[in-house]
Amino acid sequence: MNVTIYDVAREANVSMATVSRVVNGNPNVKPVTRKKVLDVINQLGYRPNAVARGLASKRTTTVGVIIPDISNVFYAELARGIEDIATMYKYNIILSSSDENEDKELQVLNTLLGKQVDGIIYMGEKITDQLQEEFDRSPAPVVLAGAVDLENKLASVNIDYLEATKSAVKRFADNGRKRIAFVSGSLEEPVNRELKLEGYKQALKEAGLSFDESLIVESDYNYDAGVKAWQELSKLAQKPDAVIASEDELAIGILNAALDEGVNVPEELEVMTSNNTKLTLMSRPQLSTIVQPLYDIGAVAMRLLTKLMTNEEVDERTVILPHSEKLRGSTKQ
Amino acid sequence: MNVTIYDVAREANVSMATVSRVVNGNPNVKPVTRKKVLDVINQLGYRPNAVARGLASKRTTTVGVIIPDISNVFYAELARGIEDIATMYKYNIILSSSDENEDKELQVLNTLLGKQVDGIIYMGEKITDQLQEEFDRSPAPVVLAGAVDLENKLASVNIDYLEATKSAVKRFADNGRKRIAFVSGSLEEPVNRELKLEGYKQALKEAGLSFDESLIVESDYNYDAGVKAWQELSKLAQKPDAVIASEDELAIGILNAALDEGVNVPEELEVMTSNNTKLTLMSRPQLSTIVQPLYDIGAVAMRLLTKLMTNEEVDERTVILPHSEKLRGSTKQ
DNA sequence: TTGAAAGCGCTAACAA
DNA sequence: TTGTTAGCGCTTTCAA
Repeated sequence: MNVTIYDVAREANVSMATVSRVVNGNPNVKPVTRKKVLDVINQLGYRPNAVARGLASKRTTTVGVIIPDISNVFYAELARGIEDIATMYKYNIILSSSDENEDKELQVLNTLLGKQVDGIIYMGEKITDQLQEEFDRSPAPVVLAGAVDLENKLASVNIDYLEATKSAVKRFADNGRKRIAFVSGSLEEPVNRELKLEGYKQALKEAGLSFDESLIVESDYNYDAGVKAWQELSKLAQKPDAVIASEDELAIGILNAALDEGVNVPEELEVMTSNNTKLTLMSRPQLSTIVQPLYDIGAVAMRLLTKLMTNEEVDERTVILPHSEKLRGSTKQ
Repeated sequence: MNVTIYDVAREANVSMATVSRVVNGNPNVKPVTRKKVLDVINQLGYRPNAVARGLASKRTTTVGVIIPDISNVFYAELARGIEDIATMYKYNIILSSSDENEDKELQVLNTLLGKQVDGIIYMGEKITDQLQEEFDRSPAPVVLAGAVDLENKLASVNIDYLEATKSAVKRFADNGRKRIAFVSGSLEEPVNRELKLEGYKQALKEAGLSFDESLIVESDYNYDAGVKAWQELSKLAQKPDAVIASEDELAIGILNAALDEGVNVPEELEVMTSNNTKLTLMSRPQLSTIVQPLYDIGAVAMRLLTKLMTNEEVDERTVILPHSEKLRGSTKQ
């Protein structure tokens, strides 16, 4: 049998309540008593049972993190920021993969709430109506990290995806590019359709370039999808002379596929990506990119969540972090 | 107030025990009763409280995962295997970063045990004596994933690192390479010193090549460390004509640094890495590599842990998965 | 500054 | 097949 608070109390000749106070750093304990209790705790090797504590106090100091794919570096870097700040505030993280699958997301959310997490961090692009409903009735506060809620009902931390994309595309236009391709994830996802694609369109318009549907590719967030995307683009009668990709693995797939075809980068083709994960340094040429402060997005999201969980005053539930651009070999400076 | 099992019982005119039976799929319930209870559950939106359940049953269906760095693709791919199998067996995962820091590892382990996890998966290379002690007295079973315990006290899943390294180095020798460099993480870590380096030495010996200390570089598991490692190696009077690196980011750093110096790969320099993460496809040329079944290592480790947690018979606590080699552009075939 | 005691929501004998 | 009841280990009033 494990040693419990009761064992400590008996051994130290105090009540459970006093032991509890000592363990929880309650100041209302005489120093002598505290020392006595602490000694017994060490001697017995007592370790508080967080489950019992959770049941009694209704706080588990655990937050649920819903992540589409942990092996995607974008999400992994967000997760690092989340984890660090969680640790700083003494929370633990239950990490659950959603695989971008709606049913699994709902199910995962339910399990998390059943485990009485104090809060939820959601990464992932699409928030279905049903998910939104569940979030609404969730007893635990929810924060989106690196994701947007166009209806602004949920707390979230991200960057201005429209402006970021627009500015990247504008740069291409300023460099004299005429056939700028846009490769993103599913356009059913609001962030892609309403923000990134919209930014792309606005930039084209302002540069006096016409919109060409065939330069828009709905792809997926992995390397192979990038290779396929390029194969599709290079079949065009008028090939693109620039590509903006919404994710780094995808971008490297595009870049490498083009290089393997003998395309000269950045002379004939400029490539820009969107996340500035460490992958952008690993390609040759290295990838120019929109800079999202990934670690910070995760960290700020978690910090925001801690405030929500402890009912602290929060002045802004939608945090837009600054973005920038980093130019490397895949674009002309 | 949340709806509890008691509310359901009252509303359905049965006892708590019956509700509990229905929720837990206990067959000893009359179908009519079951339906009645299920209806009330739906109607009230009852969701079992896993914390209370954990306290009463002494099982939390949660496992702790200690990971050095979630943003390292090697660990992330292991984690995916772990998570998938955990989900399959209805376990959740508390993910905790250790940052390869001994104190943090101990502290994280303690927190995890306080949360009454049913089991622990540990990734990370070095198991200090103190950590080993804690594992020994842990009430929850422990499995190492992608890590070795040379003393064979802990359950673990990995590959034969000695043979894998030996065979890769032998290949270099067979290709006529004479100056084969070995770049790994800290040689204080048993897996590097006793297995990988040992395999390297054995291969050299069998090939009749002499061991040269200056070709051994203790590095770190990231891109910049790889760049530095190459800078060191290229300063040698007699430069290496092949490199075996123990981690993929590291390998890409080496590869790119060499390429940037104008070294011809694979003609002048062959590079081989060890993990076959998806990163190996992203470099140009693509990296030849030892193939570790990363996802499987994670998956098998988790599966093994489920057995340990439910006291199932386990015939082999040390699982050595098969490895192979994948040759790509960074080596001559 | 301390203690007594009533839960927290559930499981698991045990009895019926 | 169902119900009763005693915990699980802790927090949290409330009273002293």
